[in-house]
Formats: sequence, C-alpha cells, structure tokens
Amino acid sequence: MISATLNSEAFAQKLAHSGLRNTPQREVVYSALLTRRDHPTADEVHARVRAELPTISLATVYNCLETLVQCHLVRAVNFERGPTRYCPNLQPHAHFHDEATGATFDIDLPSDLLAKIKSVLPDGYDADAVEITFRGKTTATR
Amino acid sequence: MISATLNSEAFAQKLAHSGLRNTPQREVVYSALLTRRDHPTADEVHARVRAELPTISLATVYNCLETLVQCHLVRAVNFERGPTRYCPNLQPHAHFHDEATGATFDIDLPSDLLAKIKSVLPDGYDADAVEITFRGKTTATR
DNA sequence: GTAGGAATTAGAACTATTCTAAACTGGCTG
DNA sequence: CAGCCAGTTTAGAATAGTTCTAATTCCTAC
Repeated sequence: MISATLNSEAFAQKLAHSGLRNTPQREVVYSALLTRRDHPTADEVHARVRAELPTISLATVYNCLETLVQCHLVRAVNFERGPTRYCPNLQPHAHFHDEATGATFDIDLPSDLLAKIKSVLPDGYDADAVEITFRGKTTATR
Repeated sequence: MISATLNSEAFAQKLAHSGLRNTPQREVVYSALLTRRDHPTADEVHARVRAELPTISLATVYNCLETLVQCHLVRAVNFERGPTRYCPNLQPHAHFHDEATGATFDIDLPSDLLAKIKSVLPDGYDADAVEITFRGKTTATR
C-alpha cells in the first residue's frame, strides 16, 4: 500500500495519464518518499527501497524518480551542487537547507506572497516555476 | 585594469582582507566576469581568460572563482544540475533562467519584498541567504 | 639571498548521473 | 494459449563537472 493520501489505484491512474504503467518498483520508490518525508537523495532512496525489493538497481531508482517527477507526483530539489533530493510535497513551498546538518525543511508559502514574488518579473519574462531556497542554521526553539 | 566599478587596488584590498594575495590570474578571471555579465560557467570563463593568459589552467580558473566567491566579490549560481555559473552582481537579486536558450537574467528584488520573504520563516530558522530562481521563457517584448 | 607559505599547474580521481544494450514483463492478437 | 511488442528493468560503461594531488613556481619577509 502506498499511503494514507494516495492509494495504489490513484497512483496507477496518475501514471496511466502520462501513458505509463504502474510497476512494483515505481510504487515502492514512491512510497519510500512518502513514509519519510526527509528529502532523500537517489542513493538514500535506493538504500531504503532495497529493504522491500532487494534486487532493485540504482539505475531503476533514478528512472522511477524521473518518471514520478514527469507525472508530477514528486518534485526534484537541488542545493548548490549537491545530489538531487526528492520531495513528495506538491503544495507550493520553499525549502530551508541547514548548512550544518544538511537537513532540509519545507517552508509554507502564503499564496499572496507567491503572487507578489511573481509580480516582480518585468514584461517579457514568463515564469513556469519559481524556486525559493533559504540557507542557514536551525536552532533549538524550532 | 579591472573595471569602471572596482580598480586593481580596491580588488587587491578585498583579497587582502581575507588574507589572500592578488595575482594576475585572479584579476583576469574577475575582469572576465565584469566585462560580460552573462553568468558564464567555469569553462566559459576559462575560454575567455585564455585570450589574456594563454597558459592558465582550468583548475586555476576554478580556484580563482572559488576565491572570489569566498571574499564576496562574486556569487555562484546553480540551476538544477547544470554547471555552476558566476555572477559579479552583489546586489540582492533573483535569477531568471530561460529554459529554451539557457540564458540567465538578473531580476531586481525590492528590499521590502525580500524582507517579507524572509519573514515567512518560523521561529528557529535562521537564514544567512535566500535564493530565488524563476524558470520559464522570455518573449520579444522584453 | 634564502626560507617558507601561497598560488598555479597538469593530470588523476571522484561523484552524481545518464547511457547502452541486453533481458524481462505483461497485456493484447490471432 | 502462444507469440509479439512496447514498456520496463538491469548491470555496467560512459560522461560531465568538479575537486584533489603532488610537483613546481612565485612572492614576501627576514
């Protein structure tokens, strides 16, 4: 089973919508992202997924993640030149990257602020997406 | 000579302030960024700089760029997994990345908006920097 | 002048990712 | 139900961008 928020059939539907099949590998990769929403790298996903599918290859994990990104079930997130991280949170949100620990946190973005940010673009710039990333440290009171 | 906006002595000062020496390589790398502010990659900087210093190595270009970033003369900018690009614009600003051409544009950010963006961070998150990147296309009217 | 640290260099090494080609799977046709 | 075909998975090779290593060169201070 995939999650409380998206069952196997709905998942298969989303894939089918892009002309893709559901497979055990894709399900398990997706569910690995949902069960611990900590923005893992492809390597980390690979390690976790092996518990369930011990023979899955890293290439397949990359393929599955890419597939999930393409059908908008997952977002890819990059910090500097670090390895790509994956995030199943589809709400518009910013990321906070703790430089000391490497941990990543989702930060909610009020939609009016998002609109205001997009409105700084001069004429002739047509944005599909905006990415907002904070870098810094987190403290105990969080 | 380095630029209309920062002469060789001021440049050397900035370096000295971080305990670093001025060198021909560092000057030329920096000036390559200033003369065409188009966010070149390390490879592109290398190609340009060779016109002046034909024997400069790519490793040195990387070293110089890293040095300039460390003493806050230059910003490093990343889009997805693409090669790092370098930007001598130190004003707070966002970047617009044209997906069709790969070109990068600086977008001014009103300081009140920047403040508003930083204020979405809950307690316990202490941001040193925020990066804002738009992806999309540019049109003729720009 | 010379010692010693800083900077440069060529090339090797490394990391994250993508590519390649072969094997496998699973539904649809006849 | 056998066979086909496209989609998928896989291991391993290849690639791109960057960093590392070790040797050399360059300053700067004594």
